[in-house]
Amino acid sequence: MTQRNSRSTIREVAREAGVSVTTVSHALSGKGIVAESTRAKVVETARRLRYRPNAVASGLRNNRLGILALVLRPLDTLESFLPEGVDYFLRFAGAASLSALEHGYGLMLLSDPTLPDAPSISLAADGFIITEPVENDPVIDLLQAEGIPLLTVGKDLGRPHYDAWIEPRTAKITRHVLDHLEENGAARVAIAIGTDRNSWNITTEASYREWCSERGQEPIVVTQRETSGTLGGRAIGEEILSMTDRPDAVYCLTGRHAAGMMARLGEAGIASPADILIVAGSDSEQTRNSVPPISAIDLEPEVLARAAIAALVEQLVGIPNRGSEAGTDGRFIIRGSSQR
Amino acid sequence: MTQRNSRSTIREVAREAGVSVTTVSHALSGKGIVAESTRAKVVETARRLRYRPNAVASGLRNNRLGILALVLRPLDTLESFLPEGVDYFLRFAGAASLSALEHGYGLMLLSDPTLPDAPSISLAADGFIITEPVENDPVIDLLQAEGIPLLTVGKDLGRPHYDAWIEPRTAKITRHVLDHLEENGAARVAIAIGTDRNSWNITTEASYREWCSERGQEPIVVTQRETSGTLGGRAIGEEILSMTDRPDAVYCLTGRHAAGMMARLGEAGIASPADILIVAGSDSEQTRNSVPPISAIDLEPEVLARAAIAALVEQLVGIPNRGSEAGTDGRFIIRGSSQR
DNA sequence: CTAATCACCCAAAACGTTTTGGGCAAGACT
DNA sequence: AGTCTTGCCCAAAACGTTTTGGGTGATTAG
Repeated sequence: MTQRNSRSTIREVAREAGVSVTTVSHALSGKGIVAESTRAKVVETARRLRYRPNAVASGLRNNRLGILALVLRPLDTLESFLPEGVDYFLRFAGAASLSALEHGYGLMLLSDPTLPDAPSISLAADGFIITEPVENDPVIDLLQAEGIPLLTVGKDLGRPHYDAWIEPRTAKITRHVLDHLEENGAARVAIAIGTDRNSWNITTEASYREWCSERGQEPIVVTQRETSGTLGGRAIGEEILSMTDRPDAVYCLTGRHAAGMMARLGEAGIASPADILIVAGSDSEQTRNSVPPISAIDLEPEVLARAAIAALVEQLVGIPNRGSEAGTDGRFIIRGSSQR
Repeated sequence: MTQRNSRSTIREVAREAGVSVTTVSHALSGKGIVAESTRAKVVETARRLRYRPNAVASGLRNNRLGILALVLRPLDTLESFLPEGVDYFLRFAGAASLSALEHGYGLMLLSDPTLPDAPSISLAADGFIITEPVENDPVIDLLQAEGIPLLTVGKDLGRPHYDAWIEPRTAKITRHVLDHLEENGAARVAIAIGTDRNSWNITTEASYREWCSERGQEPIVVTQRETSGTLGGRAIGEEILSMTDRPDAVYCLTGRHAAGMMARLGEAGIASPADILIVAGSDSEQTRNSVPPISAIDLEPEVLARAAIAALVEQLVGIPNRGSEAGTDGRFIIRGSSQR
């Protein structure tokens, strides 16, 4: 057994400094009233003994461990952290970690804590970030039942009155993309969205329909499971090929779908950008590597992650969150697939 | 203040079931001897009260929190989790998280815990994974002083007798690459390595020199800071251009360097693969996206991460680690830059 | 001169577990 | 008959903090 030798305790510091543990605690935390001379003495002996308060003990006492948890919901439906096509989430996780550290918290990556074999430490986190919850997400039910603060990235549409969320300005982004396609000569714009009932899919569709009705265009909506990857993208291409009145532009939410679709259409002689304009709703390796490279929205997960952590930390110190759209409209990266 | 209402405690379960807390503890953990009838009764009331043991309290008592920490050392020298060029680390982190969860642990991403403002929770982890430690890494000193188990990915070369490490078969990989270059017609092979004194750089250089001496080739070693990115790669190109007896192949450890170098050489009229063969030691977006795409080693961080977590968990249950090369030789992805 | 305030300090309780060191019957051996 | 196991159970201690609720003695106010 690895012996964890001799981490010194507050009691030892107290004995060594000739004061009570109360005084040590006060001296180090700056809470009670303690004479400057004794405070100095305590600080000095603490330093000498290399004393560091035991975070678990103080966590137990304070009911505050100093850990935030991050649950990337869409990954719970994938079979694993795929190396490709998930760079959005990995960037999010990295940025969230750093941001948490800056706020004095550690960040724990978790998968679905409702699973029976979830480590019991899961529920010991001080607060949770849940990205892209599904509608009426059971993870949220669990956390609420346990009284654990949480913040979602992307609204849970089944909880219209729940206010602890943050999300990009999806409606604005959608219009931005659609306008761009129109400006580049598109007359019939279709969208391809995922099947998860999350805010991104649903808000995008709603904005799209609104945009269409303003122009009297008949909406064309194709859906495809987000997990289906480039193969699913090919299926979207298939569906578009079969349409009698084919669209001349597609806004495809996931990058892998966009790449697969473009490949399939290309095989059928429909080239981009000549015959069809394509924009992807999230940037990924596939959109960057396609020929031509596919225009995409970089959702700037770093910005979202920082905002999410900041909001959660605020909630933890007692400032209630009010649902808000984070300071990102995405960065629209215009590449070859949508310009002519 | 968010009120964390009414998580039920073991005491409540005991009262409700009409037994002592000892018995509840034993019944649920399966440790002591308890009559089957009372065990059933306890389990039932625990379920009814939705009792979940408080991980912090049991962590305090057991000196085992159920959290592992991951410190990606090379990122501590970067300014932040860069979105590009660090996909190796992000893949590592993702795979490590999942692997930890499978072993019943949470995984915390940390940066350098020796920093004065590191959250105190940092040292509460049950064990640490340190990737690519620098020589005589102070993080290792700290963890050893605190008696916290750790495992490094890549040896700390300043600690030749320290056995808790794991790493890919760098020597074998190096020879594999060099042989490949030779087979494709290279007569003078150079290497470009980073300046960090970590196992990857140093072992690669040693293997390279050995390989050279076997052939009587004079070694050509260019060094460049890892953090310098594609710009540093251009500097490598510059250096190669200035050589009187120019190499006709370069094995460049980092992907960004390789891409920058190829770009610079191309500008000077030295094309790959016609005039110079190039292989990168780690695959990244830049190697995949260059024209021509650059051959690279995929170090399979997922494999390494799983092995690292497994070894650390073994250490935690008392099986000492013996330094070992993990089951990966890397996956050599041969692209256009190294074939003719 | 007494009472009240103040600055400083501390013992003990509490956080929710796990483990130690028994106690008490009932049955099994001398 | 008494003594030993054995099966089952429990009270209390312990993990290392923070906070509560005083307790001093010295200074100030009445």
